[in-house]
Amino acid sequence: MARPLTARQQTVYDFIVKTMAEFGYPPTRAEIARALGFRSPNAAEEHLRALDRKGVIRMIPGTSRGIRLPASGNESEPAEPQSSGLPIIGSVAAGSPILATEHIDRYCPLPADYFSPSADYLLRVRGLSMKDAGIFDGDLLAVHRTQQIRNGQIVVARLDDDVTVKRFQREGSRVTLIAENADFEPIVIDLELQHLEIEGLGVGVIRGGNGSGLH
Amino acid sequence: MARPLTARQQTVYDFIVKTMAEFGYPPTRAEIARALGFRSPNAAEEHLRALDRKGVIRMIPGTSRGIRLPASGNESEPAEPQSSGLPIIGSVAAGSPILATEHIDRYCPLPADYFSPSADYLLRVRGLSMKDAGIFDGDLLAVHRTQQIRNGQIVVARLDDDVTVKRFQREGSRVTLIAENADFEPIVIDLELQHLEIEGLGVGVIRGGNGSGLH
DNA sequence: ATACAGGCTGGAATTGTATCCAGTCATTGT
DNA sequence: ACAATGACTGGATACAATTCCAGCCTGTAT
Repeated sequence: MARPLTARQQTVYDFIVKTMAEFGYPPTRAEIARALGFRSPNAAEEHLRALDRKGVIRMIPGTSRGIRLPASGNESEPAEPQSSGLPIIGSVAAGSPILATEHIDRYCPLPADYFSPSADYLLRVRGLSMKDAGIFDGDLLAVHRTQQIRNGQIVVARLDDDVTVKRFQREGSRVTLIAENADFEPIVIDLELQHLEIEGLGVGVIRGGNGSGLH
Repeated sequence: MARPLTARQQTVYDFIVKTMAEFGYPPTRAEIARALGFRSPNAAEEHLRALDRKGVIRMIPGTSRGIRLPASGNESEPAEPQSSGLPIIGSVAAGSPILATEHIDRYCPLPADYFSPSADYLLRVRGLSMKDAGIFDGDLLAVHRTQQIRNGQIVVARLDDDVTVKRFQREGSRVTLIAENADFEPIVIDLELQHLEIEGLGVGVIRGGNGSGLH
């Protein structure tokens, strides 16, 4: 719909962009004229009209510095990686893999490497078994997928098709999953008798995302 | 010289920021007056002078819409409201506004409206006074700048130039700031005797960002 | 040749805006 | 009690800025 800008129009447009980046507001006709050597502000006005016709700027009539740059490519700041974000996992059905699509509630627009080690997904925690570790019902636990866990770290584990978040403690073949809440008993597992699947390591917590607020 | 902004000054400042984000240029005195209900553009002018004195904006004399935001690495593009992310505030020096540039540690690439009400900045919490509310030393508290607080909500308050996070309780002119930790005594303030500045409302918590990990 | 758009000068009307002055009212610090 | 400050109203003034009008060139399609 719009023909390409002429060389002169491009110069005017560039000056507008540069001015807005430098000062935080658009130039006046007189400022454009001064910068480009016009002796009349009307020359700038006509260029602005042309740029408006071609859709690269929008003029707001009767308004000083009333120039807007509509949906344009933002070139002042280094572009954000803008990955799709971390998937938020709601309830996990028995026996199905955690990252199955049907568990994905929504996405959290945070880069995976915001946490370290990097997060692979966010798990919505149910219950208060980790409240003394500051993980409450409804909180999102950032999880790094790994089987390498050291004692005392917080893990996402699967026990009999049940996904839980607990503190991990291992001595030989005996693993203890400790709740951070006096009301919950530790769970003791003998790896030679029972299977324990480690889904990942807790690397962060987010609370309050999307209306859940702070209680 | 840089005392914190008054509530009204904050309102004016917020309007300037909002206008620049929405339109790509700062408001005029008349526009500020219209938006905030002043009958005289002079009321806006005086607020701008106060904001300039306190360093949060800079005025360019004789220039229409001559308002700059020197603090944030603000960009002119209205393209995406959530481009740069939320500023992370480290320690706040006595008597200076929270969002002063020198307090900004880094940015968290999360859109403000991920939380609701939307977050304006993230405050790094020091100490364990809110541990029973799941807010630990080093956690980031997402803060929505407002003075409208209901009983039981978690607030960021300034008492004698000291910034603290507590649960808010008000009965008449007596405000109680309650720590969520049995080791800390509640702080009782009589608003008629002592000044209490409410900096904002806690709307979220983030833990584990960048190497701090989970303990 | 003629028409038409781009790119200007020069001037001028009109409105937008910044900025000053003189007050009022309430709060706070001395 | 007094001065200082914040938060305004109301009016006024001068400059800043948009916008219109009448032209003058120079190409380039018709």
